[in-house]
Order: sequence, then structure tokens, then C-alpha cells
Amino acid sequence: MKKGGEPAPKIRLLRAAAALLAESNGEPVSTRQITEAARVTAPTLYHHFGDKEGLFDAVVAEGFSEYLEAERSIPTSGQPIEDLRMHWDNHVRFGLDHPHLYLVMFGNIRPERRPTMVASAEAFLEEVLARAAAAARLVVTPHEAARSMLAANIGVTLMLIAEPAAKRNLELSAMTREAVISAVATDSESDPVTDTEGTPSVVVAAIALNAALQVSHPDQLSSSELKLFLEWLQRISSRSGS
Amino acid sequence: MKKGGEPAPKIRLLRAAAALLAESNGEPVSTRQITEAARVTAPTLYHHFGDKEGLFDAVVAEGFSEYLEAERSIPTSGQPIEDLRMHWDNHVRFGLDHPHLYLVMFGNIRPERRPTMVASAEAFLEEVLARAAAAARLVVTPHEAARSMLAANIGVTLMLIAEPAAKRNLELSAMTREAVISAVATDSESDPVTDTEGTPSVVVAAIALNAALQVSHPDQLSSSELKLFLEWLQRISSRSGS
DNA sequence: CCACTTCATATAACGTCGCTATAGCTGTTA
DNA sequence: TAACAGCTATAGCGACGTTATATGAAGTGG
Repeated sequence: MKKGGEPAPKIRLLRAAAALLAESNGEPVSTRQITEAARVTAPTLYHHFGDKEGLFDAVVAEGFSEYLEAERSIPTSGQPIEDLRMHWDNHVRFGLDHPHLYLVMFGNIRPERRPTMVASAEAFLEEVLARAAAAARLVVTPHEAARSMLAANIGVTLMLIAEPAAKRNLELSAMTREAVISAVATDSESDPVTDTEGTPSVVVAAIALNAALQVSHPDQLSSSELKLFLEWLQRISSRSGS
Repeated sequence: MKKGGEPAPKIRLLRAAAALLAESNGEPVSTRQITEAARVTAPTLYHHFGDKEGLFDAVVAEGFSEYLEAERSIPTSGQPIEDLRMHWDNHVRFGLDHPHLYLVMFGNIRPERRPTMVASAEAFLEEVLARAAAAARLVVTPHEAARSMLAANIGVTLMLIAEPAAKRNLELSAMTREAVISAVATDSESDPVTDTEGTPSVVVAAIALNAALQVSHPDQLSSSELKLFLEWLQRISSRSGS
């Protein structure tokens, strides 16, 4: 690729943009500042990124891949609920470590770019939740659980970013985290077969079966039968009345 | 004040700015657009508001007072927990009714203006929670409860705004709302369901669901559907395909 | 009725912004 | 060498936020 002597203009632009974006606290950063800091003239920026927004997108994309990397680096502990806590805390930590990036990613006004970020984060969280569902630890579908958890996670992180670093009370995060988790999952470890408390156990069992069926399809049912079966299962899983 | 014939330029500016800000979906609105729409020239804007930001601040302040008005118009029902639900739902409703205003108020990048908005909303919510605390329904301080609830409330509203209006699932709001409330208050709603230690086998899950269905029949399926569903469930339970 | 002050609006322009038409430079390939 | 492709630089355009200056309107004292 490139020698170590000096980074290519493209990389210099990326770094300059990221640095300036991080320094100037939310105030807009001009292309002229960036190109000057990268010791490059304007057309170079537009040759490589097409747009000012294209450059910022590249910066954000880098930050986001860093976020996903951090998420992926969290091992599966075997205790699905504990995994959920880890991912929640990791999300908050990333937001506090990269507040500017985080605000662009999740607090952004633009109703176009945000969804892709949110969707990716949501999809990842849903994977973790699917494992919890497979262990019959969820009382709602992984999809619903992921949306609720992520929404609360973002809300908490935004609030923590908004207040001065000195006064930050991480108890807010832990408290809200436990609230959402306890609403989405069951945290004890007994057997659902012996659980006869009523409808919630039906939902739990249905969700668990649904998750298990995603992994291995039974051969006792034809594909058309299975299709209808899954549809009904989905209906049972989606809690309507409590 | 003013006759009804035609609003003063100051008011025309405010209305034009609000309208343009609402129409142009998040994209920046130029002072020239605003002054043209208000049939006014540039210096008039700066005479009345000093700044473009000053004008936008005035628009936001108006929207925010509208929000606080809506909050205040919610009567005290005497059931503190039910009041919390009303205020949560009102918050979400305001966000969905005025998405652009809401994004500026609560999703804003600026780490200066947001806190004042959040602080006001938080203070108001804290009042409601104080009444709940007086009724011995809180398990945490009203301050902590307000922060947690508001964070989750904002997160949920942002997520609902972000997705297309047609696909909006308000269940996300209700579910997260109950999660936070049950973590913050003693409503005896928290129904900790016991469950398994996690064997992700289709057979085990099917058996669990089967057992659960013996106790309570779900109302999402008709009786004929349920009959066939149970039959298939039996088939899956009998012997697994892997 | 006329200065005189005061507030509100308009004319015209400045500096900076994002962006680009065009041209020049560099290295590779033939 | 010649031809070509990929980057980068010169110079400038139109649009933006903003303002120095001037003009109009409305009240007040003589």
C-alpha cells in the first residue's frame, strides 16, 4: 500500500477531519480548515470523497466500524443475560469515549443516515438477544427486545453525554439497564416446564421454540406446514394482552 | 398589541422560520429563504433576533413552551403510576407530532441548548414523580427516577421518529414505558417468571411450550388453529430432527 | 408646522462557505 | 519517446450569514 514515511492525502484528510471534528465542540468545521490541516487543496478532497458529507461519512463509518469491532470483541459468556449487560455497558462506554462521533451516529438530525447506523446496531444486539431467546430467557421476541433495549441505551447515553463529565452518574445507566433487561428477560434459572404461572410462560416457551427453530428445522413437518406453524408461533410469541 | 390585518414582521419571521423548518426535512434553511417567505429583508431579521440562531432559538422556545403547556394540561388522576404513563405517552406524542422541533430540542448536537430543555422537562417529570413518592410508590428517589424515565422516553421517541410513520410500532413505547416504570415504582406489576437454565433444543422448547399450553390457551389462535398447532407441536416433541 | 429623536425596514456589499472547470504534475506502460 | 491514467493545484463561481449605511415612519417639543 503506502510507505510509512507520510500518509497519503486521503488518509491525511480523514485524520484531519476526525481531529478537527473532535476538537471543535460540535461547531461546524469548514472544508478549508480541513484541507489546510491536511496540507492539501480543495479538489483533492472532492476527488477522494466527492462531498464534504462524503468525507464526514467516511469518518463516521470508521468510528462505527470501531464500535462494531468493540461489540464483536465481547465474548459470549454462556450467560445470555450477563452478555446483555456487557453490550449495554459497551455501548455507553463508546458513547462517552467518542461523544462527537456518537452524536452524529445516534443523535443525528438527518432522518436518512441514522437509520442505517441504528439498524446495524440493532441487528447486532438482536443476535445477542437471539441467544438469550434460545436459552428461553426472553419474554418478548428478540426483535422487539432489541429495539426497546437499544432505544433506552441510546437515550441514556445521550443524557450522559449531555451533562458535564465530572457530574456524570453512571448509576443512571445501570438502573435503566436493569429495568429494560428485567422487562425483556427472565432472570431466574428454573425449568419452564414446571412453570405454571400463566400466560407469560407460554410466551417464554413459544419464543424459545421459535429461536430454536431458527437454528434447526425439524423434519417432522413439511415446509408448508412449517411455514404456517411458524406464523402461528409468531402470533403466540407477540404478547398482546398481559 | 396588533390589529388582525397583518402580523408584524417579527411574527411573520417566526412563522416563516417555523414553517420552513418543518417542511424542509432537516436540511438547513437559509436566512434568505426565511426573509423572502416573510416578505422582509435581511436587516429586519437581525434587528429583531440578532442572529439566525437567535431566530431559531425563538422558534424552539415557542415549541418548547407548547410542550410544557401540554404537560401541564395533564390532570392529576390521583393514581400516580397512571399519571406517569400519561406523561410518558404525551412526551412521545409531542415528539411524533413535531418531529423537527423535537429533534432540535432533545436530539440536538449542541451541548449547550439541550441541557436547558432536558432540565426543564426533567424538573417537570420530577414533580409528577414526587407525588408518586409521596404515595410511597417509588423505590428510588424522584430525581433518579426522572432521569431514567426521561432518558428512556427520549430514546424511544427518537427511535420512533427515525422510522417511517407507516411502520411505527407504538408497542415499543408501551413496552419500554412499563419496563422503566416497573423498575422505578412498586406497582406489583413486576411478575418475575421463572424459567430454564438453557438447553436450546427444539424438543425441549416444544415440550415446554406444550406444557405451558395445557395450562393457559392463547387467544391469538382460534380453537381449530390451536388444535392443528398442538398436533404439530406434538409431532415435533415426539422426536427431534437434529 | 417644523426640527428632532427613535425605532423599523431597505440597499448594497463584505467575507466565507461548499464546490468545480480547467489545467498541470507524476508515474506507469509501450 | 509518446501516450495514458491518476492525483493534485490554480482560480473562480454562486450561495450563505452578516453588516455598514441609508431611508422611511412615528411620535415629541417648540
